[in-house]
This record gives sequence, C-alpha cells and structure tokens, in this order.
Amino acid sequence: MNNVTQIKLRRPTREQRVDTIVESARKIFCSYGFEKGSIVDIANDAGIAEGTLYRYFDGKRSLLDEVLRRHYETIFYDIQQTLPSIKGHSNRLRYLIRRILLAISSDRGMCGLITREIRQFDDCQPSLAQELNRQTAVLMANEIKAGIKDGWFRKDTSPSVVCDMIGGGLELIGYSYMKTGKTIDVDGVTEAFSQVILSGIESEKSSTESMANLIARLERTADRLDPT
Amino acid sequence: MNNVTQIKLRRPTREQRVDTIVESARKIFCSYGFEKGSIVDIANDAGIAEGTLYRYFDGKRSLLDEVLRRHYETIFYDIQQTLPSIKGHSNRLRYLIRRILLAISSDRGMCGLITREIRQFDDCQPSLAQELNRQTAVLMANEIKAGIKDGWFRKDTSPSVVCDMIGGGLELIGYSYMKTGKTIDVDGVTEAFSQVILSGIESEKSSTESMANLIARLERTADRLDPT
DNA sequence: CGAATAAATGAATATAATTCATTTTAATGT
DNA sequence: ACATTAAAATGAATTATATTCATTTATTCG
Repeated sequence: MNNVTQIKLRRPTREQRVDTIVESARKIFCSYGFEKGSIVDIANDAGIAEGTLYRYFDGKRSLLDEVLRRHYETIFYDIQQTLPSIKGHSNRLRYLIRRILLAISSDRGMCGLITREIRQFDDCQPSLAQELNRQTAVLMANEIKAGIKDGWFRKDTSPSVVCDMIGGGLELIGYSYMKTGKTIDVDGVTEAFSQVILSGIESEKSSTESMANLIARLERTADRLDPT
Repeated sequence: MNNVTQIKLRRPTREQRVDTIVESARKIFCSYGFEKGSIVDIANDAGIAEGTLYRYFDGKRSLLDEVLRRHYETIFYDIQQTLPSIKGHSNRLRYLIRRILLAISSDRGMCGLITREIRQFDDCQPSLAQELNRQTAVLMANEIKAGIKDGWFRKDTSPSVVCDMIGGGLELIGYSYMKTGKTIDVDGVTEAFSQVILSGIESEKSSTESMANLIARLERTADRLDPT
C-alpha cells in the first residue's frame, strides 16, 4: 500500500456530505432566494452532481426545510436554556421579544430567506418554518396564560391575539430590515414592543404592585430624611 | 349584408379583454396559488391563447399585480369615504383594524393569495401588494402621530412599532384564517386588538408614570438635603 | 483479487413561462 | 364590393429548471 493510496481522499460520510449540501444550500438560498437559487448552483457549490443531491434530499423543498430547521434549532436551544432563569411573566415575554429581534438582526440573509419564503407551500404540507415559528408563539402564549392565571395580566386578554401582534410585528420588523438594511436597535425596539404590549395587558394588580414599589422607594427616602 | 354578419361576434375592446383576463387570473390564482396556477389555465379560462395574454400583460407577475391592485382599490376607496366621518383617534384606529379584518374575512381565496405571495419578488421591483399594504400602515401611523400630538397617546409611543404590531398581527390572523378556514369573529378580534393597543398607548393621566416622576423629584431633593 | 453492493454521475425527461413567425380578423381607401 | 394595410391572435418553438434514471465509478467483504 503506497503513499498515494494512503492520502487518497475517502468519500465523506453520509453525515458530512449532508452537512456540506445543507451549508451550500444555506449560502445559495440566502444570497439568491429560494426560487432564483438553483439546484445546479447548490450542487456546484457542494462539489457534487445534481443527481447526487437527490440521494440525500427528496427535492429542493426538503433542502429548504433542513436549512431552516438547523437555523431555528440553535435559537430554540438558546431559549430553552435561558427562559427558566428569568423571573416574572413580563420579563420572560420581554426576553422572548428581544431574543427573536437578536436572531433577526444577526443574520440578514437568513432573515430575508425566512421573511420571503415562510408562507409558501402551505397548500400541501404545513411549512416547517411556520411550524417552528408556531413553537415560539406557544412559549409566548403560555407566558401570557400563566400571567392571566396569576392575576398579573388582565382576565379579558386574548393570548392568541397578543401572540399574533408580537409575532406579526416582529416579522414586519424583519421584513423592513431585509429591505432597507438599516441596523436594528434591538434594545430600543424591544422596549417599544414591551411597553405597548405590557401596559396593554397588565392588570390592576400589577399596577398596584408597581405602585407599591414606588411607595417603598418613597418610604426609603423618607427614612433617610427622618431625623429620629 | 346578411343576418349572419350582423350577429357575428365582434372582438371585445381592449378594456373588456383586460377585464376578462384579470378576472380569470384572479380565479385561478385564488384557487391554485401563484406558482401552481399556470398561464395556460388562465388563458383557457379567458378563452384565449397563451400568446394573446402577453399582448396585454408583460408576464405572470404583472398579472398578479393587477389582480391585487384591483382588490386593494375597492378597500382604499371605502376607507377614504368612511374615515373622515369618524371622530376620535382611537375610534379611527379601531375602524381601520375592523375594516381590514372585514376584507380578510370576506374573501378567503384572496386572503390566501395575499398572505402567501406578498413577500415574494422583492429583490428587484418592490412588490405592489406590499406597497398597498404600506399605504394602510401610513393611515394608521398618521392617526397615532396625531394622537400623540394631541396628548391622547403617550409621548414615548413609537408609531412605526405600533403599526407593525397591528399590521403584522392582522396578517397572522389572515394566515390562520386561510389555513384553518374557521370563520373570523370580526367584532371580537377588533375589540381584542383595540383593547391591547389602546390601553398600551393611551396616556393615563394616571398613576405610575407621573408618580414615578414626582418621586424621582423627591429623591433628588432628598439627595440634596441628605447630610451623609 | 473479484464479485457484490453502494454512491455518484450527467444526459434525458418533464413542466411551465415566454417569444415570435405565421395566420386570422378588422379597418380603410378606392 | 374588393384590395390593401394594420392590428390582433395564435400555437409551435425556445428557454429555463427541477427531477429521474440508466450507466459508470468507488467501496466493501469473502
């Protein structure tokens, strides 16, 4: 067995090949969009023939699904790690809003891909991207429902409507980011969203609570002044 | 000149032919979607050959644009007639929300078409549908800005964020209507939207905010007095 | 090494938008 | 009424891509 055979390139494992293809697909789809980015482009970028690609994916659509699945996976993992450590329904909602804005603003190409393609194809199979978006909406809805139960949010709040407003609003922010390319002021936008939503749904109890905090501050100040 | 030539069908005028084509396109696009609905289908439905269609429209995309333009035209006309007669910023906002919900719920096929295709093609030309949606957003933004100026809405409200929340939220309502087909409770959803948005942005003469300012003043005073 | 199996290939196929040379119809002038 | 010209309509040909499949190439295992 000579040196040449030793250094001869082995075929990549199935997993490696899938990774290569998905990465090429991500690059092409993000640059040219789903329609314009062709299978030939992706195959060339991955260094394989078109036919080979079909041994690993059912078609263009499954390829898109896998690209999106991997993108969302990271974000979900992150959210699952962080969410339990945050105290208070309002703060958890605020965190979810901020985390999604962060995902949008940190990858413009992906944001554009998602924004443009998310509603396609829904006739037959439910779109994966939509399904993944729904998961985030469920997290928000749970927070709102729990908040209502605990009396922090108004009893007549419709969790689904609030989720639609947050989710839809963030989508439009992403859309405008894709189109204009203006950087997103993540903290500013998070505050603007939270401000409207939270004062829109917070109950008497929670305003009483914040009032109590203010009075506590007043009392502490008074204590400082009290000569006794 | 015999009877036969008398009753012979004349070619339709340009306008009539355009109307026929647009109507067929609307029907096909709403039933099958923009991708799946083919030019042949539309031409057949309109009773012409494929080539003929291209004498009236640049291509499939322009056809879609015209279908959407005509759809929005009706709605805008209606809004322009009604809006000035409504008194109060909050009521005008509520009306806009309700009018859009009405448009969504009254034409499921069109709602599906818009929902699925609105974000496409934006690389090159700005999508017409998007442009038309933006016009509604401008109406809302004006209302909010005026409301802030008049002191009815909080000074720190971000009109664009509020518009995104309303517009994006309504889009998601439409999306879910297209997918599930469940009828929309227009008045209920209008109230849920208005409730959250309006209590989110209305300037409570109230409590918390101004109280916080007062206490902050007191604290500053205390700092000045505090000998430590 | 030499079957047997798995992977890769790219030419062939299928589908759908768009173009264009040709045909059909209408309008005009004599 | 007919010939001539202009406009409109046609559908076969072109183009562009996703997908398939018969064939070739590489790997595994006895």
